[in-house]
Amino acid sequence: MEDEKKADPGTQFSDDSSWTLGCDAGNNQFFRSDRESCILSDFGWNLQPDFGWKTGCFPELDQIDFDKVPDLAGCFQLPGNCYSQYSNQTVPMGSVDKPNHLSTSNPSDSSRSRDNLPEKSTGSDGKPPEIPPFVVPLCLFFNASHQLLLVFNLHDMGNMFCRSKGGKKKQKRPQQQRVAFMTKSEIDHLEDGYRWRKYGQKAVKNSPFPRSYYRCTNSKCTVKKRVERSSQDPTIVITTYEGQHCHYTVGFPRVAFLAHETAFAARLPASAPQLYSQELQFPLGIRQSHHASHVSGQSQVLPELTPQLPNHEGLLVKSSQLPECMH
DNA sequence: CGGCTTTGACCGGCGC
DNA sequence: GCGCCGGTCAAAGCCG
Repeated sequence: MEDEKKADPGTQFSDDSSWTLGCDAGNNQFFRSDRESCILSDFGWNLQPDFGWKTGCFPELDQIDFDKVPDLAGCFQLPGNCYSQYSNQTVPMGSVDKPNHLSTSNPSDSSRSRDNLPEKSTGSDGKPPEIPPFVVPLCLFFNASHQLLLVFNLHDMGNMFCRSKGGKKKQKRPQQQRVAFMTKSEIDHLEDGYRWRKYGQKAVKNSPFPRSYYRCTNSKCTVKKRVERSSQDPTIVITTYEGQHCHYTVGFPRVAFLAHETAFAARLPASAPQLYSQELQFPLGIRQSHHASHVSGQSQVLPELTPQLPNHEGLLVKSSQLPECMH
């Protein structure tokens, strides 16, 4: 019991189960559907009451300046001006391991989050090394000034918040890595940059809402996802991914991101925090520019990643590990 | 016509 | 063994 709450964030735990993430800002807690709640302060994070967060896959957040992004126990930290390119290649957000030649901080950090990810090819044939084509679900935190404060890799959150108890549970079949997260949205099927084909729909016991089953349309990709509405709160969509993509996102990434933002875009209330506080504007550090685009017949404003320095009112801070650029 | 959704049938695991 | 349930299949239909 206490063991689970006090899980060392630097420790990797095996977690093949399916789980769903929730967040209660007021109580400074995260929830996992299959675990007891975890108090963030146990991990050294102090939540201030007026932060916002949202979950999803953000293909546009695919570039990280590793010099400015401390890899903290499987977390990303994006305090503003923190994206760039290295080796003329984009670094997928899910690829959190630092390239050796850029490793500037604690070397023990570099391998933590890699365990969940596909291996990189070494590019021995002279071609550039292959970047793992992998997009992970993320949890983004914002302050009231719309600045992006923190990005959690949800797969790693799974590791942080899970400690296997005793013997292994018998499994029906080899299960792929699976992660679920909740999003407050009127749209059931949220854009995540990939194309999906629906192959089934089932009524769910004790729920008035059906569950939909999708497969990635890439024939070589075995990733599946399930989408259903929470029976407790019909405004919340529960999306469960199973497996890892073996390819890049399809189409024009900005469009994918834009469509995703369409699903999430809303306003951050000045009022007290909410459970699943979903009503956010564009991510902090992502400033809107006025490139018109059309997605699903709707005219949209295209968000553009724009470097911004953080203000001094960071709302989610790790007590002893504030990056220099946050001071 | 290709790509996608819909939907009833089917299958396998699990509990009783 | 039986029934329930979650997950998948595949034929039919829809749509651009």
